Amino acid sequence: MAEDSKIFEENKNWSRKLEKEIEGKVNSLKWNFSPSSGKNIFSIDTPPPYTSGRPWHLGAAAQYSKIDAIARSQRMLGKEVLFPIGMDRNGIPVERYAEKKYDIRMRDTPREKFIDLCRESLDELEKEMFDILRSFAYSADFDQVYRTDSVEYRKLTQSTFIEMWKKGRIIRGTRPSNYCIDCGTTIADAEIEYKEMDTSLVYFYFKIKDSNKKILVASTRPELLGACSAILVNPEDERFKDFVNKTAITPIYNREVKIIAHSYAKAEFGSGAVMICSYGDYNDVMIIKELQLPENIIIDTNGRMNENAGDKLKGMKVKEARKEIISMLQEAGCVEKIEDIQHRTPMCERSKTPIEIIPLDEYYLKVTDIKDKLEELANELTMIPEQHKQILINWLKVSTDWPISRRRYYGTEIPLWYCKKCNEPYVPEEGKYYQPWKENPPEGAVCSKCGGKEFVGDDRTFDTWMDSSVSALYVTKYLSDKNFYEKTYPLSLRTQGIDIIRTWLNYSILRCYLLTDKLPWEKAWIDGMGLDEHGEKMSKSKGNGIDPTIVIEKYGADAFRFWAASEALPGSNFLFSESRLQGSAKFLTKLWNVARLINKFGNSYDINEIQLNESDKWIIAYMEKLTEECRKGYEELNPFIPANRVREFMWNVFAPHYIELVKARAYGESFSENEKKSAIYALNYVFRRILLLMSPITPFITQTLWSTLYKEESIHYQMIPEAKGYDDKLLLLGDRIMEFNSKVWNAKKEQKLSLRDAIKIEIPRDLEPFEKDLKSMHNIIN
RNA sequence: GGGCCUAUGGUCUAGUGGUUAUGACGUCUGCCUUACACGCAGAAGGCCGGGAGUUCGAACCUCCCUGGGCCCACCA
Repeated sequence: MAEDSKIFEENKNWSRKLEKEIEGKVNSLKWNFSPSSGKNIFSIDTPPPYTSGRPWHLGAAAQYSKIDAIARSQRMLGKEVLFPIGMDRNGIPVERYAEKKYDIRMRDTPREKFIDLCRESLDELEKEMFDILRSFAYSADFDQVYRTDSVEYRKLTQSTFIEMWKKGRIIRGTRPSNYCIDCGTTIADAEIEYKEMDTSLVYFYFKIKDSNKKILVASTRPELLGACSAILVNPEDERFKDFVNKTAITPIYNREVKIIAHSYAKAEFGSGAVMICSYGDYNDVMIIKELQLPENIIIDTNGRMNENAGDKLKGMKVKEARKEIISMLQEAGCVEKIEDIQHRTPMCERSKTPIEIIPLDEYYLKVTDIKDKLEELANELTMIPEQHKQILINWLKVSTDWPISRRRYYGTEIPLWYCKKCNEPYVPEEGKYYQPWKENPPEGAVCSKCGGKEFVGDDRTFDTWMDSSVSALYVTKYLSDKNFYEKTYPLSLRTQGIDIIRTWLNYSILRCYLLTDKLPWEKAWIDGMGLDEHGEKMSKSKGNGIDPTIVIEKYGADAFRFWAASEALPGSNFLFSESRLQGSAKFLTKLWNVARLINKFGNSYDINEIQLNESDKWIIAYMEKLTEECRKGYEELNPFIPANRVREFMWNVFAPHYIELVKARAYGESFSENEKKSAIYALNYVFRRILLLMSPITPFITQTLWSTLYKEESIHYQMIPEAKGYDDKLLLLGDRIMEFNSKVWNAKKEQKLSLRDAIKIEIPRDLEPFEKDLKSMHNIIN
């Protein structure tokens, strides 16, 4: 024992230093999945981290550490666990990252070259990501990392797209999109920033048809007058009561538009009447859709007015056109006044120019016709916690067809070509990875419509969620291994954050259902968000993100993992607090020191040779109860329960009451050999169990203690035993012991005695079986 | 503006329709008691956001209000 115990002599505290010593061992354990092991399969669809963010913030690392605790605990409950790790590497964020890093612009860079630079960036970022994951012993199968930009993965994305194309689920449509004129592309909502801009609010009159009345409208976008399709007034607004359902005549263009009562128009703003144009903003989009108003597009993708704007404005840029139409309106005598106002304008985050909402020809995945079915599926899915299901249900109610094409470079290519003669799309067969922007269609391709043999490739990519939404199919080998797929799909569990319910969860259900006719998983475990110490979401723009590597280096990975598990129930948001993390580190040191004590006594006793003492029976019964509770927590995918139960037991029962009660006996002072052995047996019985219960949450310290104290193979290959039956009466007696202890401590305090001083105090009759231990613990002399 | 969630001692958190509401951190007091001062023991501190209701009884169920968080939409 002496040699192994050196670590205990040299270290009074658990620390990151000790974790580093065991890191190699902990991370070298293999977690390969074997579908034919005969055990029940527990398969997890984990989020492939997005590789562009730096640093990966603490909230995300905390979430992954909880997911890891779930995977580890399922193994220790006897399951064959599929716990894959992937990297999400497609899409706009990495393109941006590369642009910034190499000071280039995507569209000014040859596509091949740009793709190479993106891939280079990704490889670096990915390495950092793996390092972080390994630093807290994430136990996925790192021998089989998947990447969403690999040929294999993109093949799956494309094949499943083609499958859906053949099923008629892909539609082509021209719908309003965010369009940055400067960048020449559609951009995502997330890429828009709002900025207060000085602008003019122009008040001008429309004539009412067949009347000499006029209606006053206020607009910041008068250049869109030619695209005006209605005027809205609030139904409660007395000023306009008589105008509702009348027809107005647009100045300049002399077109007829209806005046409609609609709550969107606010009486307080401007003149109280608003003109709806295609498209000034997304309200216009909504209103035009809702009221089924005609669409009249007057701005082209170069940011110039087109022929629909009239001869005078045609060819002008938006700003010039605005100036021009104002003077035209003034000449026509329609302008009442012009106010200078501040206006929040949607701008392209990158070019800092206003975006326009322009209908573009894009592909959509049709969902609107199966919304009822999706809602049904959502209701069938078990969500943990159940309350978060509402977010998905609510979203399903308002969601529309999913636009899936992007005018970008670094993504999975849309596998389509178009006939040069008639523009008919040509769809290749599934099962290969296609790059239409640089490849010809497969040999022998013929246009199904006109028989043409020359094609031009689609140069767009997919929305990156098209890739990640089939992760459940990729990890179960949907295309590549039928046997494996049938054993593992649907998966047992999806784990993810609450922030991507509308995207990843929603799109995954949609895609997998359309392809397999089933929900991809039995359960979805939805975690809350990591917030900063003030309860605000961590984000780059706020600058309040915390780097997990710094925290882990300072306090240790186990302290971090224990903090994450014990801080909040899964599903709740959790606030980062350094002092609470310190509390977790202290707890690990407590565990460490209990081990140091137990180590002094050795442990090689056979239960069959020992007559157990009453105190020892009590703590073992307590341990069985705790095991039962913790197992239940793990079965419910809730590491919060074991983390907190074990901590409470350790710190409030085991260390202060039980250990103090039996310490002298374990040292063997004035006790029989059997009494001594009984104490040592129970101390080890309980401590081993504690280590097992803790090991999914704190893999480092438990591994170190397990190998130092018990010299057995890795704790991470052990099972958590089922709880044995226990006697409730014994537990009640245990509570009486703890009450009595406090009573004695209080008495000593009142009498200004030190804790080891002798005291005269009566031991309650029901505690007679424990009398000898109690006397030695408190130095009671009667 | 719309939706969802949430509200428990200074801070953060657990909790069940029913006797003195859980734990952690912090605070105060006393202790280096053969594992731990990152410790031990003791103590203070909460009308469980406000109001109404259901009930024999509510922190726990219902409604309203208020505060907070998140998502969506953002002012023609």
